[in-house]
Amino acid sequence: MDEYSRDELTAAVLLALRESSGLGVLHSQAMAERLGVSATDLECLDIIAMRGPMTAGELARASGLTTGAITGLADRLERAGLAKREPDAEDRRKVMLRVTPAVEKKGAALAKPMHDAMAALLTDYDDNTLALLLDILKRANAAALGAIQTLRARPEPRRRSR
Amino acid sequence: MDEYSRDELTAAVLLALRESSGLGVLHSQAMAERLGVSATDLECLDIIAMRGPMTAGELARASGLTTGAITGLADRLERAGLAKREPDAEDRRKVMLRVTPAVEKKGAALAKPMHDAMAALLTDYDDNTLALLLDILKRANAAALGAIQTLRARPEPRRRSR
DNA sequence: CTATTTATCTTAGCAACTAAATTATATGTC
DNA sequence: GACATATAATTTAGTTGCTAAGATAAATAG
Repeated sequence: MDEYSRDELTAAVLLALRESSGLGVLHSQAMAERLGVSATDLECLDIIAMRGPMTAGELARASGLTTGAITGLADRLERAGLAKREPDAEDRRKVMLRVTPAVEKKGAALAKPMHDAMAALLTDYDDNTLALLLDILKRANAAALGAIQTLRARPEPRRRSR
Repeated sequence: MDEYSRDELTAAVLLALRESSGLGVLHSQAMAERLGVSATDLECLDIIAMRGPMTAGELARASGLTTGAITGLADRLERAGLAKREPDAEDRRKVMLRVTPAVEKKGAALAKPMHDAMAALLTDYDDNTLALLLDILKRANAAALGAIQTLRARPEPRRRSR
């Protein structure tokens, strides 16, 4: 196990993290295919499921799509029986988007292979190791978010005419 | 730190892994935007960069796209100066796709914030911890791949007419 | 040489996006 | 209350990038 130098070890961890990220994408795509919606649709469905019912405009901002795109997306999710529109009692211009109970069931069933595989893997480690792993993951996620924001915000040094 | 029960700890780790996967997607999107190409284009560029020069047909199979889509994709990558087509000396029907040297530089520069953030984080842990982390990640990736294949292969119980 | 296969490109059509215009509702001001 | 402005969602027009199918060129088999 000690065949790695410190640098190699670091590089190997970084590579594994990157691979892990790619596998996450593949899993999302497979889930979406099973549900009969696009990856974008599933991403938005996930946002609604995580944050709770929200208006079309809020979902547009949260997903980075335009409100026009959300209209079509909401149509597709409704047609697939995964979400429904509800009029807002207080502001009749608004449309609340809410996931249907079916989503919880279908989603859990489809996520089961991954969930079970990971849960099985984690049983091999003791509580202290899991706590350490959780700590590292949390810090890595926070650092990743920061890096993404840096990347987005970075002003291009010299824009080459164009 | 021991505020979690075993189940809560497991659930927290699973959630952190899922979040990590989502952040990976965001990072890819931000990278693609910086490079001035779509996420799909970057994914294919990445495939070529990782596996080395390949033909359009090989890239189609590796990416899951049709050869028709690869034609347009190769046009865009060439126009962006990220890849170039080269005639194959042995089989003149083939077109080899190769990343340009510029990609290595630009890619490394754009990946720097993430790379540095992760490298900095890892300096906080000793070699044994990193080796443990690497082991867990490798096993998690293998398990994830298996779960994805299970998900894809699962025959739909009863297809509801449609 | 001719037929078949293989590799890429081209064409037509489609799905999902954006930007801008439209409709409906809410809010502020006189 | 009436009017102007702001806000929320939808509709419309146009773009992009995909697939499927067909065309073209080159390799290979008989």
